[in-house]
Amino acid sequence: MDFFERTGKMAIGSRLRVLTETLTRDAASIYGLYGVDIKPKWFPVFYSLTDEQPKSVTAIAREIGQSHPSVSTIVKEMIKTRLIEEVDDKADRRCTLITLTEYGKSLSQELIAQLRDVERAVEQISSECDNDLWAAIADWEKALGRKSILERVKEIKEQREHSEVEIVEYQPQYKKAFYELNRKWIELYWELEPHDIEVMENPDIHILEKGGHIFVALYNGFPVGVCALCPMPEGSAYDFELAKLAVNNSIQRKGIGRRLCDAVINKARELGGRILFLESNTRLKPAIALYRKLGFKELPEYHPAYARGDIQMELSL
Amino acid sequence: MDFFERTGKMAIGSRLRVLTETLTRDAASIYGLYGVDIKPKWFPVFYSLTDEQPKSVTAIAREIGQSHPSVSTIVKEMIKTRLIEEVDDKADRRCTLITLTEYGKSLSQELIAQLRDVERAVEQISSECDNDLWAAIADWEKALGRKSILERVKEIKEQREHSEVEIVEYQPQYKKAFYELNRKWIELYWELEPHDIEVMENPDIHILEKGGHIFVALYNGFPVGVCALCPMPEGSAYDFELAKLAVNNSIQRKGIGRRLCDAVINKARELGGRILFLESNTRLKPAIALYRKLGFKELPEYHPAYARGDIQMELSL
DNA sequence: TAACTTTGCGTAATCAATTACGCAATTACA
DNA sequence: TGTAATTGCGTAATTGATTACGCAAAGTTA
Repeated sequence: MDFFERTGKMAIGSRLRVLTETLTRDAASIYGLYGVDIKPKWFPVFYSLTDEQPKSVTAIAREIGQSHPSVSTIVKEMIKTRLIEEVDDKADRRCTLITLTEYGKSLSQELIAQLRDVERAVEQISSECDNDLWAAIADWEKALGRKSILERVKEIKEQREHSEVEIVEYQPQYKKAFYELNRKWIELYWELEPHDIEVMENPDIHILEKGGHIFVALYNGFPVGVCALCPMPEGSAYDFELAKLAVNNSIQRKGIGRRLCDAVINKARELGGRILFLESNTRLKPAIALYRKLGFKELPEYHPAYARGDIQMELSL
Repeated sequence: MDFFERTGKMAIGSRLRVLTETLTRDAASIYGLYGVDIKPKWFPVFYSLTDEQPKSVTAIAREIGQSHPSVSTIVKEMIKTRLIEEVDDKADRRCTLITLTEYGKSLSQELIAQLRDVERAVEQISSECDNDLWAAIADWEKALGRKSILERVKEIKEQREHSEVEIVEYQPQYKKAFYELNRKWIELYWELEPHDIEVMENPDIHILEKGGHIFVALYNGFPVGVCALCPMPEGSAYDFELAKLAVNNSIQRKGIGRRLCDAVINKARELGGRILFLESNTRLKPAIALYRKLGFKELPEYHPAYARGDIQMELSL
């Protein structure tokens, strides 16, 4: 299959499927060759029982690596052909133990002796190959047992995205980005108000010069998210407020919001803050979910401060 | 899977299936990870179209190694999501050419870039393995392309069976076997007649001493089949007759009858015979089929000689 | 010992692939 | 040029597997 040389290894699953399908197709004919009336899919169950120990359906399923409903169906089919039979488990009445019948035993011996031919065919193929498929499968089973491919991809993806996104402190060159990123999401739900515009256009005056900080998320050097840490006015119960969190809509799911908040929280701790406050709106579901995940607790009573607010939260630092 | 270490390589198909299933299960979650709404099974079709060449359903199927109905279904699903579209083939109105839409093109680039993570995960796994699964699959594809596993098993089986069965000339120690093997099949359909018993009990007198030969098939040293070459009486149109073919019922499908007949035919040639005659009964379907396969032609008219006969055949040597 | 959790396993629904089949268009060929 | 064979491809049925779910039995725990 030249095709898979083009796709690269990301398609190993598809490639395996094609090979498996090819082998399975032949398997049916091979059983036919021996005039044995058993289906290829019975083989693992059949073989598992050749050690002559009665086993429950789930035990077989675990042993052969298939789901129990699959084994359940196979068992039903095999009972019909009198290869196996059910015995009640005296100790545990949930189980029905499965054993080979006498006929099953004799057929299994015969069949397995005949299937040495298949083994030889496999070895013949192996001898024509530079790489050992059988051993490679075993290696993969072990490797996947340690850590699934899903977990591996997750980790690699996170690492990559982490290195793609850099959180930096605000610099004048990000002034426009700070304005635009905030404008965009506000306008999605509400309208910009004069007060918004004043703060967003002059973060230096309203945030930085008051002792606040702004963090900018750079994606390949390009600003895609911002978040501010603002000191609360004198006399407030809180030291700092987390505000102006905005992330570019087209770059979601990369944990950018999370990392911006982390930066703000760390800076707040660094500055000796003890409780971090924020005000938001419950319509912003992903943001609220993020705040909760970070440990923010909703205040029992809401004391409006912003026009857009309907929820206030706090986090003990 | 310790289980497959027990079964041996005859179960390589089942083992592959389990591994494939594991990978496929994760594949769906991996696509979810990237927030892309495409199914894993679409991937080969999708990838095949990234070279931006319009392709017919069957062309794609051939390329990716799947059946055309499978591709047909996938194409239908993908059209619904506007990833691909159909274009009429001006040259051949049977075909509908498939291409990526603009949206499909942009998504494919993005997706394939993201799936580099999967590639890296595969490479990570490979680095933990002593054996290269990817290369091993490629080797197997090539080996199976040269000769399918079914063909290989067939050959190996035939070789083994050939060496298990030995055709030898009659010796006095096979006297009882000659009688019993013939008695068994005759009694399945008819009753033994005095004439039968006389010939079968004294093959020396009635066959060998008249210049005939008897061949015995030994299965692991044990006689399981016989066949006789009898000279025809003076004045007959034929030189020899093939007769008394009998094979143990429990050892079928190993070509024993065939090999006994071959031995008889060769001996007839060796003795300078030109036409070989036989008489049988159409109820013995497998035997008649064998005779035909060997080149025997039915005589247009039947001149009864045996009580059990209803067909006569001849073979030019 | 009562209530909750876990385990065994059967049934139903679903999924991804296949074969079988049939129709329509094209190609081969006599 | 007409007929037969081949090719493209869609639909239906089948296969071998899965997940979801639910019931009953067993185990756990307060």
